Amino acid sequence: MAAVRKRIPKEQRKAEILDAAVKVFAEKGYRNASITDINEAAGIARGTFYLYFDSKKDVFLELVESYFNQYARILEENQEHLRNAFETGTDPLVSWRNFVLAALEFHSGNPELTEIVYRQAIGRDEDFSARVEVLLEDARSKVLDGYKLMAERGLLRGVDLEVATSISIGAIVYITMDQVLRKRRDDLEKLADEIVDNQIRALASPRIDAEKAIEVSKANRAAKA
Amino acid sequence: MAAVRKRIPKEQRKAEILDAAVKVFAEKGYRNASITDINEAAGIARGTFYLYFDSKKDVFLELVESYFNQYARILEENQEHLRNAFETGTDPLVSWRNFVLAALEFHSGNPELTEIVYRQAIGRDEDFSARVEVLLEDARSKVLDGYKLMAERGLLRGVDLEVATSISIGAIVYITMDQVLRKRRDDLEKLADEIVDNQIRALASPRIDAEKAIEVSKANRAAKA
Amino acid sequence: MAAVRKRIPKEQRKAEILDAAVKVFAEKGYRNASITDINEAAGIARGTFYLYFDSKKDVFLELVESYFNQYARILEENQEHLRNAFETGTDPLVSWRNFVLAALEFHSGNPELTEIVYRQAIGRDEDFSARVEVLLEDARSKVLDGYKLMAERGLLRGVDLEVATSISIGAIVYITMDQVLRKRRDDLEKLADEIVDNQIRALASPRIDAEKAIEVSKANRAAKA
Amino acid sequence: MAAVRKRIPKEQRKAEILDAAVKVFAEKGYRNASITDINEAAGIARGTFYLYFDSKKDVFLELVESYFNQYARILEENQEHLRNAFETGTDPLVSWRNFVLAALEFHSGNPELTEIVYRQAIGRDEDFSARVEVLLEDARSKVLDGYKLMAERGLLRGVDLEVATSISIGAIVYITMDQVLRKRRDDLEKLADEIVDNQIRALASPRIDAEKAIEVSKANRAAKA
DNA sequence: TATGAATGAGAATTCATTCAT
DNA sequence: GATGAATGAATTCTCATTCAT
Repeated sequence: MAAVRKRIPKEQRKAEILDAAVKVFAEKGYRNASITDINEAAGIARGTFYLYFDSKKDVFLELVESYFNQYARILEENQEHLRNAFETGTDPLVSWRNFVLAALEFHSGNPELTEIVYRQAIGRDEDFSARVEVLLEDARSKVLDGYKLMAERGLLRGVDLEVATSISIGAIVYITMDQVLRKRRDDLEKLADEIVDNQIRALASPRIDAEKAIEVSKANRAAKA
Repeated sequence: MAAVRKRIPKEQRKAEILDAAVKVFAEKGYRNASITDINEAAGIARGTFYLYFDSKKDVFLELVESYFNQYARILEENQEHLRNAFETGTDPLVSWRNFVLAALEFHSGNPELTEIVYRQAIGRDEDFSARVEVLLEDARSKVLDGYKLMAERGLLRGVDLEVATSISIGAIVYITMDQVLRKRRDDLEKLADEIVDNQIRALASPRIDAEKAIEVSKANRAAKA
Repeated sequence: MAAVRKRIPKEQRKAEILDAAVKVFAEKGYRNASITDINEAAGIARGTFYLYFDSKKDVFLELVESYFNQYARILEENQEHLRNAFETGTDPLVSWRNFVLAALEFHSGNPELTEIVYRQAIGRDEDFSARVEVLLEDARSKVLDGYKLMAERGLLRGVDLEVATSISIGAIVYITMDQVLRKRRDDLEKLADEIVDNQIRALASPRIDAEKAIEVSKANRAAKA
Repeated sequence: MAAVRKRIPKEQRKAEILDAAVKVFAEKGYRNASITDINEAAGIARGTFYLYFDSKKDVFLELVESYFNQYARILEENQEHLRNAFETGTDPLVSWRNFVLAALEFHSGNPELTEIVYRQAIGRDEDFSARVEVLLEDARSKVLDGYKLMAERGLLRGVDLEVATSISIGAIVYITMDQVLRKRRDDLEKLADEIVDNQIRALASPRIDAEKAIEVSKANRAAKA
């Protein structure tokens, strides 16, 4: 018994299981996915799974954490750029637009992970919703910080930043889920333009001529490319 | 055996079970809620449940359908008002704002149902996601129709209506989930104003002076109240 | 509530329920038949059933008892005839053949009851198999008595009457189940002839010329008709 | 949790469960036997059962199939012998008698399986009666083939072979159920003699002197032993 | 008498997790 | 490390029976 399988480095084996898990969870949903499904997809035996993870919840959370880690990096990079833009006097709208595009690309490039986070993890499953709540709030506060920075520099009109943040996140998440994942739209550049255009008009300070700002920003981007 | 419980009209009993179910599902999540939980919450015996519903999925879907029925009514009423506004020459922005407020009030007044729909029903649970998908698409197309109507009358700039619809729905859902349900904000009127203000600026035709339109609309509302 | 249904004499209602029950049990089997099925077939409400019977087992047993009562009467009549034949000196083989035909006709005329007794009641269901065992043994001993009578009068060769009885009953039951109920053969007269012919040859005393006995018996029957 | 039990080879474990199941089904009947009963009898946990069988119906049918497989082998061997007898000119009645004895021994040696097949499996339980019907018909047709062969060789009088088959099967089944299983008669040789004696007298061609045939056959057997 | 809503014991089945090999 | 047979808690669902109306 115990047909011995290839012995591969610990980290690689773990990565293989995570790969299998993300597919299985996205395909069947957390509830309907069984550990056995994951094991089969990973080509390992029942017991092997538990050498790498403590439980079903554990793999799932690891995937969710990985999503938020990656997304946090994008948000932080954007903050950085924005701050740099203000310091160097370059157009902050370019940072803004870059962020939106980066977000769309990240989600669109990780459809299964996105599916898992926004359609599986969010759903009061005592198991992990507390942790997911924290992670979401973290991400949200990073977005909020971006708006605060822009507000401080007089870029925004006197909107309720909390509300603006919710609208902004809601918009990006929905566009991603709906237009990108479901309807397979792949003109991400154009979507990013639509979104930023919308946001500038909605949020920019009256001192800023939104129309013109968008023109300038487009020109800048074109020049950059 | 058979500790007898007071008999109540069939419709009332069913309503009681639905009431219990919505609480249980919102509290524990679809996955973690057992039929026994619902029965206990409703104060009935195990078997009684099955006199009114075929399965756990069945109650759940009935709740979800009820959400969408109610929401559909709100969407249709809004369409009606908007159409009337165009016909009678009254300010369509008032209809627009009324709709946003009605949506916020509906969700805020039905927090558990909202929770269930947006955090439980949306999540690839083969059991019902097909049906939920259809319902969501129905609702979405009603919102889209509203935008189409406004676009036809020259109220909007040349935005991609699909994208605008996703942004709009995402915004309202997120605001509801985040600001209303989670953070218990109850200044719905103010939230509605913020949202509509945002949307007008983002979407209104350049021929319309958003700034002014918002002023007028506010005045109208005030007069009405 | 409680839509009042026709009030009919107690005995008639009971008969109606039995009628419904025999059909339902034969159709679905004891196990798969639900009281509700019977109630629906009888056009009565759930509770009404229990005004006439104590339990599911109770109706079923009542049907089984009814089968054995009817069959017992046939067996007793046959005994009677046989005894008369011996007394009056008429051909006992005519009685024998009459009995076989009567048995075939009875079973063939009550296919559902037969089905119930031989395919449902016989099957160690603690519920009622003890009682069924007794009833079967009763019937068996009546058949055995017939053979004993014939043996006493020198009609049979020195066979083991117990074995002969089993063979005889097995034959009739199987023929009924197989040829009559399953294959819908309706030439009962011919079947009876085959069976009796068989039995005479197998069991008749060597002093009796089976060949001739059968001829005579046939002639007698023909004369009678 | 998970009080571990000694691991035994898969085939052995399955055999143990089947052993337990045959006892439980014979004891309580299919309907009254619960999977838990089988598990307890087999000394395994609830879930273990499902590693080997899909359902209660599944184990049951496996037992039934096993009965018919074993019986089919006996029937086929008998056919073979009979054919050989005709070819080599040895007494076919010896084959006949061998078969009857083998059948009695098989059933008497597997009382629980016999009980299950003839008292549980035969009974319109939608679950499996279709399959059982097929198996019974298969067995029946093998018996019929034996009679056809004998008829072709002029061994039988012009009886309706269908009827003869039913009588023959009914006789053996009833004798087994009644005399062997219920009344614990163990003089199988004598029973076989009685049955064959009966059958020869009932079915043999007039050209054959049944009386003498039986003598010869008995002598042959004695010589053989 | 008749009704049918309500009851709850009981059964089958699933699957995350354990651990002897 | 790897395996996979075994475990058993937990869940859904059925249906004979009761009894207030």
